[in-house]
Amino acid sequence: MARRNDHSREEIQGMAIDVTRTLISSQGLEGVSARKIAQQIGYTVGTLYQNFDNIHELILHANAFSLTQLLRELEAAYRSEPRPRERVVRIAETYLRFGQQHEKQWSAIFRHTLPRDFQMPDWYQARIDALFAVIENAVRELAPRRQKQQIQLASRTLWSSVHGICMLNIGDKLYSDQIATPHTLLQSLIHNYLSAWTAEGSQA
Amino acid sequence: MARRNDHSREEIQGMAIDVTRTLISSQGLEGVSARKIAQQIGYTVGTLYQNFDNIHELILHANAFSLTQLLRELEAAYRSEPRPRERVVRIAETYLRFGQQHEKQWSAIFRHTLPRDFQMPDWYQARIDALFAVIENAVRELAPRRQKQQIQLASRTLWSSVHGICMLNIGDKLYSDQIATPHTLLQSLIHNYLSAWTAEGSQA
DNA sequence: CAGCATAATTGAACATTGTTTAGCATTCAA
DNA sequence: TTGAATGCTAAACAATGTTCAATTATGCTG
Repeated sequence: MARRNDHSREEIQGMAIDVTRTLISSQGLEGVSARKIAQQIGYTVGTLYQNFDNIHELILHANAFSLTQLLRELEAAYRSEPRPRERVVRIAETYLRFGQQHEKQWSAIFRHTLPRDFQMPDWYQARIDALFAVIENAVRELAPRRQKQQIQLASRTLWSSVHGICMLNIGDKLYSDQIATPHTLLQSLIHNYLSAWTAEGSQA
Repeated sequence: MARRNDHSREEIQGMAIDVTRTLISSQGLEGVSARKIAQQIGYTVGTLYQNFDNIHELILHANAFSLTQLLRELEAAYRSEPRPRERVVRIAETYLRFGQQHEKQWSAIFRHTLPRDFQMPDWYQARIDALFAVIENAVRELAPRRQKQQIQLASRTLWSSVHGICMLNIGDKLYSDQIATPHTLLQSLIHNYLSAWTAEGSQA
């Protein structure tokens, strides 16, 4: 029963990526396996390996999908709030919520590591850059007169920090008490950081 | 050649953990395998599995070693600087440097996930709590009159953020340009966050 | 329409993972 | 010396990623 031609190459690839996504969101990264994917799309591993070089490529595509999803939500948060400062807060909150709601997918993005020889494709790096750009825009409109470098610095500092809060929140319960919720940390971070940053900018 | 009795139970365990550590620091988490460890300590997998329930336990011990190492460096940084504010900076810089110098070991700590049934041992959680305590002490002496809750909040916010900077720096090169080094991000974070935080504390 | 080339698909194979366990070998106690 | 307890090995099992010769369906060509 070879050459069934039920599906085009693109269709098979799409189906495989879809299955990979649901595997990740239900069982996490460890739940992904070539045979499971193949079986679920109704083909064999051999066929899978004619559409993808290796399993990392498959995971990369699934993660890219999550990144796009995240990007859309961040952009929606951006548009929904005109006031510059609240905007930054909204974006950060959206980032945190995304991590909580799509825990498995989110941590798959950051826990998956490519083999040494395998280098990150451009289209994947582009997704990440797009995420950075949203924060950078929001920060820029918070202090339009500042230099590019300063805005880059502030936005990356902020995003790394928000990311860290999200990271330590998820998975391991580093915060055993109810006092310091990740949301409280977020507010503390943004309030304090931006207070000082904007104040210092109005002087110089 | 059974019952060689060349080594005690404890000795075998120690040797196995040592080998696991060097495997992690040379090839990363993926380089760890039961057979490799067994071979390097001169025993068989069977013996290994009589000393450890599973490979996760072995990795956990190796990671605990790294955490202890990190804790020692953070405490040394704490002691080396009497001025409260500079102290926090030193500790953060030490954390960042540790991540850079022991990249594989550092990311092994945060990339390793336990199976669902397996729960984190107390002695491991204790290591993590000890790390938190160092930062919390440093922050407390920065504003001794503040309430416990506020100090907890600030220290955890700070540490999560420092962790995030360290995280995004390592592994993936999210910062393609030379403008924003992780060290610059660190300084920006701490300077701005603590400026606002201490100012707000002196009023209330 | 027949036959051939091409492409798609399978299924088995290989090496390597974690983990278990029957059985052998050695030590210790009685 | 004999029996029991312990240390250890080697082989086995299932599941992983990956490859590839063989098979089979398709589409083109004469």
